Amino acid sequence: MASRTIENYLKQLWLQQQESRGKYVPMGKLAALVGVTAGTATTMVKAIADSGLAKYAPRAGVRLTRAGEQLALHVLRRHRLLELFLVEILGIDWSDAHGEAEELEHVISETVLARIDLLLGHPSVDPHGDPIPSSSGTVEAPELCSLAELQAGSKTAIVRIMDQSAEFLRFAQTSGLVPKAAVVIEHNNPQAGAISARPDGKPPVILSMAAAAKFLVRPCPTAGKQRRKRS
Amino acid sequence: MASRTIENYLKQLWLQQQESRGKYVPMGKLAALVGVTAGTATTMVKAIADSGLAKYAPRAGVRLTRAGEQLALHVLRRHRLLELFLVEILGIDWSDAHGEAEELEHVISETVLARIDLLLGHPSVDPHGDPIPSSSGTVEAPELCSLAELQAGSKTAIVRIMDQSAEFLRFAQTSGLVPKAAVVIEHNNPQAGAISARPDGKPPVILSMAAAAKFLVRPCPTAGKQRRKRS
DNA sequence: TTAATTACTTTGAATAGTCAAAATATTCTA
DNA sequence: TAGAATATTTTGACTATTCAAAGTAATTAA
Ligand SMILES: [Mn+2]
Ligand SMILES: [Mn+2]
Ligand SMILES: [Mn+2]
Ligand SMILES: [Mn+2]
Repeated sequence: MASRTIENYLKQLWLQQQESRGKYVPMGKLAALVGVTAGTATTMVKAIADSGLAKYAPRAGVRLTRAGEQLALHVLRRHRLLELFLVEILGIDWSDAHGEAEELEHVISETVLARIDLLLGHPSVDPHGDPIPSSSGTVEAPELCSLAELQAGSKTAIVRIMDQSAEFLRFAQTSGLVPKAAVVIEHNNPQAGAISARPDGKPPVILSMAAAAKFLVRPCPTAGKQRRKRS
Repeated sequence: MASRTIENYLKQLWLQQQESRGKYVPMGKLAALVGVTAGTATTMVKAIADSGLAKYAPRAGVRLTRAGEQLALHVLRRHRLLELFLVEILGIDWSDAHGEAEELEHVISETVLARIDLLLGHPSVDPHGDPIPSSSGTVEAPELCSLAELQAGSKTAIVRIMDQSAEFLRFAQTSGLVPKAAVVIEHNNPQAGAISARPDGKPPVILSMAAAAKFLVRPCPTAGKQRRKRS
């Protein structure tokens, strides 16, 4: 069994690899994600690599092996099921769920997890729209575009939010920009570097391109190749 | 914040003090309860004493201070609320709940705990009939007698089970000797060292005095002073 | 009351994680 | 291409927790 420390390293590694399309993750990046110094990350990564969960290339970075990926996905599954459980069953605030799940993900037994999964009806996405890995360790990653890519007049629906910070999520919630919400793009002038989006039944919200890029939507305008851009 | 290790020491200490009516708990006993060697317990207890949570008397034992007691009760509250939650909401087996709660009790936040408490309707006892300490750190310990003390022909109801081991609890469950179950004592001959108890709607169960003593009941026969005996 | 048994404490060593600061390597810039 | 700036790795040290084994005190038995 991997320690909770190692589980955290693996999970962050997996998430980061998604962002960087499988490239080696540099130590500095991993250290920042886990919240330790770079020296600590180097030490831990060498230990993780020794146990066969990752490949470590000095001065280049780390990458998960298949085994590491599987373990990371199990942790991520626990994390996301717990988030949904906390929100749906316990009524915990959307913006607090992530932090709570960060701890719980390491102590939930398989039995309890199975019960939670059942209680929630084998859900496929968490409260932020993030896909929940299957118990066999697979995730589907649908190609989505973001609010920033839509033209004025488009109508779409929020599917996923790419920022887990409590502050951002609180802002998203009060604005009405939550998963499943329908929105209309009112303005999107690339020159302005900001857009205006109006969630159904709510006043319009002004978003910088950086902020808009955090909201992934569907359907996407078929205008050209649909590309996803993450900050 | 006390570490999970220290929380475990404090909780076991509190439980043991209940058994021994407030006496100093000897190192060997504590070590066995926590599952470490006596030397380790000595070291930890000295650290705990240094932080003001217990009083350590070399070669005599340890005793919680008021502060230590309060902390222990908060851990116990988390433990017991979690047990009930696991059984009632998640449908976890009665006999597994204790082990699961043993881990969870250290990572549940106050927020989540409050939500669980609410969801369960501010319960006062856990699935084993153990009283749940209040959030302000108080427990009432009703004086109960055990099945072993009842005379043949008595009718009573199980209130609490004083053994948390999964095996014993499984036995209790299949026998029908669960909290709230009504039972009739069919035989109790002190000379035999065993009794026969029949739970309502179930076949009679033969119990040694030691086993019978683990089932606390109410009402108690007013015959003489009602005394509780724990193994 | 001496000797044996038992309980407890001390000591020395190990493991997992961590940081700060020093040493290196890489990459960028002029 | 020689610094300068940046990123990474190494080193030495520290905390928390644990065990095994050796030493010490207390209790029990004879
Ligand atoms: Mn975590
Ligand atoms: Mn999420
Ligand atoms: Mn515990
Ligand atoms: Mn209990």
